[in-house]
Amino acid sequence: MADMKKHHTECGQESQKLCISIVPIFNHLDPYEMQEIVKESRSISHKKGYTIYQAGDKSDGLYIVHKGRVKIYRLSDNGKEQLVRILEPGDFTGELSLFNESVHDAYAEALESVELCVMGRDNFQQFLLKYPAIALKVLSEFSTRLAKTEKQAASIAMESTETRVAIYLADLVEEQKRSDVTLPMSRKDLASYLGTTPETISRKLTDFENAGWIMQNEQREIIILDLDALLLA
Amino acid sequence: MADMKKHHTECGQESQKLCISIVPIFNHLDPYEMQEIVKESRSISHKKGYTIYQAGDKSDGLYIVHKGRVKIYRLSDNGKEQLVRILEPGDFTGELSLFNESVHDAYAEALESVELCVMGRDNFQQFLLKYPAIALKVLSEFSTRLAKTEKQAASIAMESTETRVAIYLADLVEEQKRSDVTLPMSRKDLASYLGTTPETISRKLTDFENAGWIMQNEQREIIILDLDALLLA
DNA sequence: TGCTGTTCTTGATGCACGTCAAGGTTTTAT
DNA sequence: ATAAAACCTTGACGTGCATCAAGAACAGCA
Repeated sequence: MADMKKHHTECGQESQKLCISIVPIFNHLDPYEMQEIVKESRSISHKKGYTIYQAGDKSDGLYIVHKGRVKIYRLSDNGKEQLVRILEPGDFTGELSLFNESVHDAYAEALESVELCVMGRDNFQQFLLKYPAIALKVLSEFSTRLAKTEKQAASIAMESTETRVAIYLADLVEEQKRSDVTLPMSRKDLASYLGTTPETISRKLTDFENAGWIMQNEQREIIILDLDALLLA
Repeated sequence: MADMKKHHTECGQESQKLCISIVPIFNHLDPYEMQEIVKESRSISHKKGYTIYQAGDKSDGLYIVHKGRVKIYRLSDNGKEQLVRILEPGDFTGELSLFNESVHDAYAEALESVELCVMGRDNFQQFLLKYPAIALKVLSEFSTRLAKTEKQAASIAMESTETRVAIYLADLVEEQKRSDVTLPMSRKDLASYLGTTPETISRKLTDFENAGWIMQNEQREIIILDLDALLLA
C-alpha cells in the first residue's frame, strides 16, 4: 500500500465523471444517475508495468479501463505465463470475483500508462439492482466474452498451431477491417495467447511469408496477401 | 419441424410450474412471480440422442435443463468434435445468443431423456428488467462459467496432457467430495473435453494405475489413492 | 550516442502425443 | 438371447512442436 502510493494517483470528481461516462456499460445513463455512480467510484492511474492485482489478492472490486491497455494473464505451476486477454479502454475486469470467489486467480498488469475506474463489489451490485438496464449490458458483455473464450479454448484444443496462427491473423483482418494488420502485442505475448512459443510463432510467420500468403514489414506490421490460402492451411 | 413432432412433447401448466421452480435462478421467486414466468415459458421433452439445436440454427431462446443431461459441443473444420460442457439439471444454455448474435455456433444434444424449459429471448430480457435479482443470479452463473472456461483454456494451452488428466481427476474429487470418483462421461467425450484422444486418456490412466496413484474399477469408477503424487506429475 | 537488456530469428535435437490398426469388451437394440 | 454397434485398450510408428542455444535486431535509457 505504501508502495502503491508512489505509483497511482487519485483524481477529483471531474476526472471521475469523464471516466465513467466514457465507458460503454454506463454511458447511456442520465446526468443524475451518472452522478450517483461517480460518488461511489474512484479513479486511479498507474504507470507502465505496474501490477494492478495478482493471483491470491482479495478481489476488491470492478476495474474499468478508461485509458491505456491492461494485460490479464495466468501463471501455471511450472511458472509459464498464459495471456488471457488484453483490456482496451471501455473493457472491465474483476467481475469473476464480484459474484463468487473473492480471490483473484490471474494477474493484471498495465501495458502502458493507464487510468482506471474502480468500484466496490457491493456498490456495483446495488447499481445493477437499481438500474437493470445496466445489468443487461453487463450480461451482454459477459456473453460475448464467454463466446470468445469458448471459441479460443476449442481452437487451442482442436487445431494445429499453424492453423491457430492463421485464424488469429484472419481475425485481426476482420477486426481491423484492412489487409495490412498491426499485431496488438509482442510475439512473446502472442505465443502465450495462442498456447505456443515465440520460436514457433516466428517460424510459422516466415513459413507463411515463404508461401507467399503474407509479408512481414516492420516488426508488428503484417500484410495479408492471400487470406483464403492462409485459412485452408 | 415435422420431424420434431415425433420426438418432443409439450407439457401442461402443471408440469411447467415444476420445471421453473426447480431451477436455481428462479426458485426463490414468490408464487405470483413464478406464475408470470410459467405463462411465458414452454416445457419440452426430448429423447436420448436428439439434437436440440445445431450450429447455424437461429437462436430461439433460453433452454433450462429440468431433467436429464445435455452435451454442448463444437465441430472444427476438419470435423473433429470438441466438448464444451455438459449441462446438468438446473443449468441453462442459449444465453450466448440471447444478447448478441442470433446464430448458434455449437451443438446441443440430449445425452439421455431430457426435459427442458424454453423461454423466448424477449420474454427473458423483460424478466431480467423486471426482476433485477434474477439478472444478478444469471450474472453470477455467467461469471462462474467464464472463470471455468478461462481456466480450462489456460490448462489446455500450458499443461501437458498428462497434467490435464491429473487435474481433471483432482477436480472430480473436489466436486464429488470423495476419493472414489465417477467419470461423468465416456473416455471419448473426456478426451474431447481435455483436448486429446481416447487412446491417450487410456494410456495415461493405466500409467497412473501402474504408478499406484489410482485404481480403475468398472469403466467409469476410479479410486484415487494418492492425490498429491498425481498432481505433481 | 553508445550501452544494456529485451525481443526476435534460425538451427539442431528429442520426445510427447496423434494416428493407424487390430483385438477385446461393454452397451444397445431387436 | 443374440447380433450389431459403439467403446475401450494396447502396440508400432511418425511427426509437430517444445526445448536449448547462440547470434541479430531492436528498445529503453543514461
